[in-house]
Amino acid sequence: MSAADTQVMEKVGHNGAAPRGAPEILQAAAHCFKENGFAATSIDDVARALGATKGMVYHHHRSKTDLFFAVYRRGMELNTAAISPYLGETNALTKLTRMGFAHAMVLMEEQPFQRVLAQGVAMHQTGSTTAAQRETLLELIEIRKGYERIFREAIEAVVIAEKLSVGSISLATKSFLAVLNSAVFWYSPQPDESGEEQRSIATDQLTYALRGLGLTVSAGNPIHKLIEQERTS
Amino acid sequence: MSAADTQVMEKVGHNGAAPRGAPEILQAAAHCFKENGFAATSIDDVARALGATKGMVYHHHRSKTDLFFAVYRRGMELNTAAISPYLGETNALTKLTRMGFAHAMVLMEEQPFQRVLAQGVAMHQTGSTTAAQRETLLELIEIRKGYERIFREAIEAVVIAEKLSVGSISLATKSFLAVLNSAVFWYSPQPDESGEEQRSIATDQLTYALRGLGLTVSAGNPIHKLIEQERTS
DNA sequence: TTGACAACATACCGAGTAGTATGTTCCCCT
DNA sequence: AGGGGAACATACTACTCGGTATGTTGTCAA
Repeated sequence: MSAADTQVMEKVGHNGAAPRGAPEILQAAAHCFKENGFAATSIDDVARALGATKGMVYHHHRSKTDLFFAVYRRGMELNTAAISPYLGETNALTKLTRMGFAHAMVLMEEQPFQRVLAQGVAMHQTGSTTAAQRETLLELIEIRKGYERIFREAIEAVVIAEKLSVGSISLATKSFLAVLNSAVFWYSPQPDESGEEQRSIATDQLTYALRGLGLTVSAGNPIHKLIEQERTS
Repeated sequence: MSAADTQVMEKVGHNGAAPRGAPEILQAAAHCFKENGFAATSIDDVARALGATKGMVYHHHRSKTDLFFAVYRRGMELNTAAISPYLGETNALTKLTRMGFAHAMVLMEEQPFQRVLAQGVAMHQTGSTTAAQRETLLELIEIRKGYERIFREAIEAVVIAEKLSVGSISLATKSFLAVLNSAVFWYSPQPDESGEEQRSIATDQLTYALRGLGLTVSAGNPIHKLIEQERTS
């Protein structure tokens, strides 16, 4: 089971020192998967990126597929952690705005992991070898669906509160996330930037996504103020 | 060169009969690439899908990468052909609406090819082996950029005509297309549908995308009428 | 009729790679 | 103090797959 993998990773050795390497593996793997994709990435590639060997990787992960799943899971954890501070927000519009901005930001900050997430959904539509892996993959897809559901409910709350008319909430949610996610495919982090560029992109995308729902965002608007508030955090 | 490939494909044999197989290869290849991705697809897979052998595929395409490029090129041709009837439209809003709808429709109708296009842009961000192939890939990316530019200019015209205020035209274009393209990742054609479902999805997405630009789409609206006109084509 | 060539099929090679089996080292626990 | 296991490294195997070299067949042009 993949849950066992996580436990192995988090367990500590006989000494008090953490088994250095396990989290780094996910980082390196995410980087390699992002660069060349799952199929074109060899375990040796990942090991080389770590300055280690193949044995080390297989000591922590049963198979290449399991390693990929671990990276996927970590990516979802990053996303969930990013939006979790705003789940308790009572105002529907504020909640969706905060969540959307946080999502857009983590997308640009953790690009390798986000690319793996994209590959994961693509992998879901095909066949992933063994039955046990297929089961794990389904579990991961469920996590993703749960994440999307959070947005779906936040959007639904806004639709009700603001009396908007969108054809289908489900389709609107997909479009909403599609706008925010689109940066994965073209954004490359600029080394000299201190996050301003990212916040600028995130707010622009968020404006588009909120307008898509039928909201009016104009200068001085309450929504506009909300967004501007995020830009200068 | 890949241009040579196309010529080979279009040339006719000594007999008058067309060299049956060449267009089918692209269809089969697109299907395989969609199912398992570029790296995980073997030439034998493509050949098997055709009921042919590896030699047949290599008779028409120099390498696996060239085959992929040919599929990519065909996909772009399909997209370009889909929107070309509306390029002469004088009304900016009508033009963008028609183009967007046509794009959303061809996306669902030719899903395998569209998936290949998505993989192509991903491949662009990594390394594609040889220098000659890299050159071809750049050419294909240029074609894609040209396609995006058509939308960019159409959107810009609407922004001017309707006096909209979007932060960046370029970013707005990316968001606009992201909404329409998103169906590639989750839409699966229903066998019993006669296109109604697709038109419904396309119009919903188009509504979202147009609203994202700041346009107002409400019942009885001129824009709403335009969109409804497409739904019942 | 006979080369010649297109349009394939068949057989084969070599490189790369997932996974395994087996060391080796170091630290903890008893 | 010594057994045992965690945390790796090394060596090896079995197999896939891109690409090529070569065979086979049908058709057209002269």
